[in-house]
Amino acid sequence: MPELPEVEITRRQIEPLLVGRKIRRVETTKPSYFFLTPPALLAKKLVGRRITALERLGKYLIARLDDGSRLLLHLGMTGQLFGSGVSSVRLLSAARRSALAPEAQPAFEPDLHTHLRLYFADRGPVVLFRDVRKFGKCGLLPRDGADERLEKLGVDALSARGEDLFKAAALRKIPIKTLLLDQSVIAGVGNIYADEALFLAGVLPTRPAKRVTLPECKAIVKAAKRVMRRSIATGGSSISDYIQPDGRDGGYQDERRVYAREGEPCRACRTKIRRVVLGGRSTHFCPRCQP
DNA sequence: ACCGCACCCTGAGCGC
DNA sequence: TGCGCTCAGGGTGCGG
Repeated sequence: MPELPEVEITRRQIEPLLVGRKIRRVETTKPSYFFLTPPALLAKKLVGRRITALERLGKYLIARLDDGSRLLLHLGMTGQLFGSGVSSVRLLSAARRSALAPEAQPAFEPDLHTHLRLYFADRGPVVLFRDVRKFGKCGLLPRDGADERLEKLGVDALSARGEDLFKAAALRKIPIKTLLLDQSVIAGVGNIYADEALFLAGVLPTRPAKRVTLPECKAIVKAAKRVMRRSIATGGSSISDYIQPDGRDGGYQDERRVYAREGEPCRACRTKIRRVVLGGRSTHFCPRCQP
């Protein structure tokens, strides 16, 4: 679910709930493919540590700990990171939602999808990491330990240049959209913002990467930064699961130009938006604005 | 090296 | 009501 804008908003809002605080207790669900570090070991290593910083690299969050180790977090498709006490219907199953009185806003109670709970020495707000599909990741990187996931990330999308994309595009016949999703080229771009950026740049997503010119690559990267900055400003895209850590919905879903708008009129020319599948991902474009 | 595809997992929404 | 199917903001690992 979350792409760079959603992860950056999460970073900004969770930072004050983490940085400077000392972990008193850790609760997890049972071992699963969500945990890069076995949860019992993770809990043992985290207790007593103080968090000194929260950084973002592409779609990864990295919490620095006072012993030099780092807690690596990835939200995957359905990950939600928030403080205790928030309430949102997006934290409830459809069954629980419909059973609820329209006005009711009960505070979230940790459920079977809440894989990580951090309790702090100051007895203040608890930090919760919930992830229904478990495509998210949670693991501890030892002090001085490199991580190949982070090592192979390309330049962060917010500081990327057109040349970065153009260089990677050389000799590649994959669709430009697929290349945009490659985190080892530009980190942070996901399915929504790739489609939105290509629309704004006027480039057809199916075009073979090697046939995209440098000026077009510059336009694509510029457009990607523009939609992402705008998304951050509006709180991100709340389409199915994403909420801001404070429980509020984002607002960027209302500004989408092509993503998940198949059959609806293009906001620029009224042509019907089309959908194709590229690299196994839904891809949306306007056949007239993106020739 | 590159490319396409299956797979990891759970739930919502649809047609019948 | 219920079943079976498709789809979903991501990433990895496998064959050809």
